Amino acid sequence: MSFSICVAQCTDSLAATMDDQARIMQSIGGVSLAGHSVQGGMALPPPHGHDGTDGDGRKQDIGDILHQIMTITDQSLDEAQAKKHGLNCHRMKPALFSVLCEIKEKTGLSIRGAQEEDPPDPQLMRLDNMLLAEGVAGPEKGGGSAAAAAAAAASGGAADNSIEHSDYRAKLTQIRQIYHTELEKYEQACNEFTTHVMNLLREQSRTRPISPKEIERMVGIIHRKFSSIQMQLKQSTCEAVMILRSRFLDARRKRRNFSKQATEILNEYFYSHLSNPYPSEEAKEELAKKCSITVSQVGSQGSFKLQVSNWFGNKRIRYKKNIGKFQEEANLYAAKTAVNAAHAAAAAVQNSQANSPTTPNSGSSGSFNLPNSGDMFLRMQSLNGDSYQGAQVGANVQSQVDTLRHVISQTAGYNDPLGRNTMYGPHGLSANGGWQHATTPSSVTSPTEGPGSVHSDTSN
DNA sequence: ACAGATGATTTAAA
DNA sequence: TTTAAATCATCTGT
Repeated sequence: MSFSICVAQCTDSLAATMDDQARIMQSIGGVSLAGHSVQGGMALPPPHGHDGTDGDGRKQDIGDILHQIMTITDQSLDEAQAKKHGLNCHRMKPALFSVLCEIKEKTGLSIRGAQEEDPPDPQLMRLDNMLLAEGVAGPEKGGGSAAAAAAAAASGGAADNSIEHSDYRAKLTQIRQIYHTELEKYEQACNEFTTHVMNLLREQSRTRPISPKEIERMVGIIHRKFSSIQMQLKQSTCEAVMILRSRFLDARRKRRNFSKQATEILNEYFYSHLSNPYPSEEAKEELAKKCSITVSQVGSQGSFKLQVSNWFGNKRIRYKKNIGKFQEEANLYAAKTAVNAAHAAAAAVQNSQANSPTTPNSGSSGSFNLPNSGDMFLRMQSLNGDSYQGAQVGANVQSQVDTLRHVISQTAGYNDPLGRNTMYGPHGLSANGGWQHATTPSSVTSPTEGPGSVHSDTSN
């Protein structure tokens, strides 16, 4: 489509050039006929045989030639052909052509001026950068859409993401392929056309004055035309990618709620670390793994870790904003972890292995520090009609855990984890409602993870 | 359709 | 870089 336009445009340019030549010839003719010697300053080789003694003769020669040139169109074809041949063989022809070329060169430069210098188009550069960033223009990675999708899945978007992404990838690959084919097509057409024009000009340079420089310039013009078409292609490709992107990748558009199990896991962690709900990197990793496994059996925690971070960020701020609203939930999860802790603790006590579970019993430490927070088990009882059992278990756990703590403190293997817990216990939330920042959150939480994860592990 | 819940993004601060 | 806070955009239950 645009190719033909380009050809037309280039042909226009050619035509323009020819017009120029006609003009130049006329002016040359005028100059010579006005009696000025074309010799001045120009490197005219001396005509053989004459040692420059008869300047009039040469003038006469040039005049003849020019006259023939000017009248060439008035003659019949055969006649013209004969004249042309004569001209071509004329001893002055090369010299005249070189002069004509030179003059033409100068005129052409003054006409076109410096406008031919094209600075790198900023828009084009922007387009290029974007295409590169989107992976459309970059080096080919993987063959078809299947390969691209596989690469996407392997490179580790979250499992549910990659399903959506594969569609996106496929479309992107499609765009990419179209882009490359078109680009190649244009390139090929450009080369073909350039060669064609160059051949034509070379051919013509035998019969009319065309300097190599001019051919070069013509090639430049052609390339510019083609590259402007390429820019259109790039532009439309960019648009297509943008549309695709907004349709497929805008995460807000495609928000999926987490699965119940995933929320469960996250909540469990949150409420059992209520005093300091800042999971360490490893903890996030682990949670991500656990959640993504429950969400779907494909484990790729790459972006799920970010989701975990988001979740905790949202949870913290929302919990803090309206603690009352979350009390029930908190009690629920506290009870849950308590039950789990009970199992762990019971097992531990039964085995009388003090060093294995070291459960910091976040269940009780997580007795979150509401302004009027009483015993969480009592609260739970009041809130959940059916929680009597849980309360009992809780109480049971409390004693067992106490026993456990006792045992632990006796073994004196660690700094009493209880110390940490009591530290956060009643005052996890500081007066202004923020969590106390005990140094780096992660550094506080991560040691917890080893032992602490015992019960959260068992909870799943 | 609506309100509330919720995951993601943005902005600013440490 | 991580986080709090505000905000957006969608999901979900009614």
